Amino acid sequence: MLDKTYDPADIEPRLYEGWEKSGAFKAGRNAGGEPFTIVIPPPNVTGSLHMGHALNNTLQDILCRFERMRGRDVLWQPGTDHAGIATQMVVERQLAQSGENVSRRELGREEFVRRIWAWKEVSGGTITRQLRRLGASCDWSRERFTMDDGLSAAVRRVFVTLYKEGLIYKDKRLVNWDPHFLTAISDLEVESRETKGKMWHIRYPVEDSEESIVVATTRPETMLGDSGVAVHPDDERYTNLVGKSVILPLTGRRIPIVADNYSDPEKGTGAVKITPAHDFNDFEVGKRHDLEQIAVLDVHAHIVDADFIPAAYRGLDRFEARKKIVGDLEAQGFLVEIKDHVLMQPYGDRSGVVIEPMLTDQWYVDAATLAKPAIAAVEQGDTSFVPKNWDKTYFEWMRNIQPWCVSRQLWWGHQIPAWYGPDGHVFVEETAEAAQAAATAHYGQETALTRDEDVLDTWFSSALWPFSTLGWPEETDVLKRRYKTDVLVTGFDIIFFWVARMMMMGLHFMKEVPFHTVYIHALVRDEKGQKMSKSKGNVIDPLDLIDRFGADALRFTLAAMAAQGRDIKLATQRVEGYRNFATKLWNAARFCEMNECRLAPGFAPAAAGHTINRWVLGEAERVTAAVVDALETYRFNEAAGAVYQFVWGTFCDWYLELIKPLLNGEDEAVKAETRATAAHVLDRILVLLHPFMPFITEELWRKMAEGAAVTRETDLVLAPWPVADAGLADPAADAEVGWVIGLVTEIRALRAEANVPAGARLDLVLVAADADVRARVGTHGDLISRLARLESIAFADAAPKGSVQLVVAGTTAALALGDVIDLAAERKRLEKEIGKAEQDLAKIEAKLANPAFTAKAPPEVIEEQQERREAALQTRGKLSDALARLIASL
RNA sequence: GGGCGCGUAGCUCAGUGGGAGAGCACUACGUUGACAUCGUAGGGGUCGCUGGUUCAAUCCCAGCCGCGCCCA
Repeated sequence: MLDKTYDPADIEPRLYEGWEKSGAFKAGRNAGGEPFTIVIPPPNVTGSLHMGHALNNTLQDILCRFERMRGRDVLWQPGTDHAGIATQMVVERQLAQSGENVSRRELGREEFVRRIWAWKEVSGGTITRQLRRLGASCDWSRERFTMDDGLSAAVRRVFVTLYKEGLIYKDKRLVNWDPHFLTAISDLEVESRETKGKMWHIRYPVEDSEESIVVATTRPETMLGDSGVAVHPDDERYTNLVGKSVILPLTGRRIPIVADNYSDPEKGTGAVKITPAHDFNDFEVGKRHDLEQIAVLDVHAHIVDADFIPAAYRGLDRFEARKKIVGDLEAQGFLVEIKDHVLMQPYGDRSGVVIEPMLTDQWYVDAATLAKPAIAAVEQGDTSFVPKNWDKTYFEWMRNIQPWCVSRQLWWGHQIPAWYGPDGHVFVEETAEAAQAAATAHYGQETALTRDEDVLDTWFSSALWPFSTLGWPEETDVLKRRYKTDVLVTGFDIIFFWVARMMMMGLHFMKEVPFHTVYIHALVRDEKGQKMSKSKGNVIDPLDLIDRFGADALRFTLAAMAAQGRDIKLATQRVEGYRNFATKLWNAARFCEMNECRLAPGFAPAAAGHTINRWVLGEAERVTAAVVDALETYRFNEAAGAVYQFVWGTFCDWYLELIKPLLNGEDEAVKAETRATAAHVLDRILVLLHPFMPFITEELWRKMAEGAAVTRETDLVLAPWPVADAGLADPAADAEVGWVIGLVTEIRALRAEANVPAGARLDLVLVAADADVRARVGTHGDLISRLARLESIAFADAAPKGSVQLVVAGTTAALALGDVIDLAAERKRLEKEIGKAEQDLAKIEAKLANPAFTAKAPPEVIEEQQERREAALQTRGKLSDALARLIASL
């Protein structure tokens, strides 16, 4: 006997462990099936499960479980990435707090990296453990890590190949420099934040002239590195100055005034100082006019100790330098004006410090070249986005892609396979030995080499994930069988990180796209629509929800809310609601169990005879088809909605109620058929619901088999998905059961409205019933009585005096209320009903009276309207009769 | 400034060229041994505004207003 309530905490961990141990999630288990492959977007090894992960992985799991049941050979490839900066940060912090009080530099590279690995062994499995709690059916036996030997080999192969193809090169360009971590970071790790700042107007005297030009800047300290002043070529205020020079205050350097479109006459003074070594725009302007690149900040963002810098500023932090420079400019009369100014300032998303554009030597990938085939692939539809319009974002980014800086000044990551000779000549090879051999050949003798200290951007290895995890560069069978993979499921904020880079690398090295579909899901926000963030304190922890409501409830909530193209505003109440849904299902199963509804051997739905059973079997097929259709097109919310409605609204609310009299009845044949049908439909529900709520369904699947004459071939996780059989639809049964439901509903409504005590049993009289109605009452009279709390059902030509009347599907039904009836209230009710019917009728008639409508509307629409008019007329007529009789009896 | 998207019941959101929906919240009443994590019933919406296309617009188109996100 099932417990009275379902306790997820008790069941979920046990079931998951069982699935994993039994190898249910293993790829290749069903080697004959068509492969279905998803690579997980690798979470950060330092991470823990947040709501975004919960959504992302729930959707992947739904697809995987669905396809696994449909007979595909599913591989959900799990793993994590090594998250260069984040991981290094964690371990550095640990070092600082451990009492050892050593920095990583004191520790040395080798020892520091060893410590990181040690940390990873102990703490790196957090998120994968949490994914298990969510129920994710990953093939853990194939778990990968971007720093694994195999994946590292892939990284080296890719780097060397691209280098030899000229698609990776070393260059001196401006990068986003993080002065806290002392490394370059990517554009995508930079967050622009609106900051209140100032706009300083500074007068630069023109050489050999009384004139001067006023420039406006938000960063006065960089004037130490100015190498020009730009004005717009059409700006008449300055035309006469172009070609002349100014003398830079404080340093006395002489720099040219140039004409360049970059300068905006509307902004500031229309004249702008150019610091090519410290600003991305200025860098471009500088290149156009051949201006000097003068670096004035060091890696810590302190003013460099150089001859051309006045001694007073050397070594100052950039913000102190600003204060001092502004003060000195003012003292010397060069400061014209200070205005408040709101600017977008770049911050490192991990360090939180202001990012400094810095001129450094870095390794770059020629992303523009790699992007071309990646753009074409989406244009041709080799890969498509769902929802489709995300391709615009992809195209936009890909078509404006910049060289990708892939080197990082970190110790944790794939060290760049480049070695330098004494003269700085570089040898890029997969191994030290190969590099040495190349050097020997180059120099004509053994020559000592030093390896490049830097490591690669974490995303460089993530970009290879769809093929490196399958074994590349080895030509493994798995790789051949499973590349390209099927679908990448990810959030839109990650299109640039994963999708774009996986596309570029996949196409270049595999000559084929990495996945045919990219499903982009929404962001999970809090219930007010705010992005969840630690600083706002509005984070909802998915693990907390799992503890409170169960993983099934959380998963179902996320799926039900995952409508395409809309963010999810998550309210805890919703999760609670779906927990209630799980309980509802549990109790329905409990009812079946108590009534001995067990699977019957050889049960053939098509052979079922009883109308109610035929009806529910048809509905079960309908919902099966709806779920399949929705999941095949990634409409998770529709699939979830369809099952929910069927389970609660159809199976529990009506079917189980309708069969109670049958189960308690005398007809053993009907009883047996009904039990088998109920069990069959419950079974179907468990299957349909399993991708969404794997735990409770598996538990019930096993429980329901106890005592049944049918033995389960497999656990539910591997059970075959049913093929929907449209042939089971039975319109006659639908009409009949629909009539019963309608009658019961109307009587209940009337009772409530007329304030009939809930316990009172009423006498029902059906007025002028035709043969159909009489037959239906003959079949279903008992259950109508039961569901509508009737004492008796009788037939008559006219409604008895003092009864209230209602019209259901063309039949007038009269309820004898005796003394209970409140005639005035009843009259009001009837008048209201008639009013409604008339309103309805008026709309329909207006439409039908319009000649343009009858001339142009499709026939089926016209016919439908005519039918609706008939029905409305009939209802109005009968209601009017009822009212007339009521008035007569007053 | 460029791009994407959103304004539907008190709240959170589905939805559709032809009868406005769900969940939650709210109100009333609770019976019938699956379920009070429940049942039955009820109230509640000029589908942001203005035009246009159409026989017909909440849905398609244009403009406007309000809001959000991404990029510069």
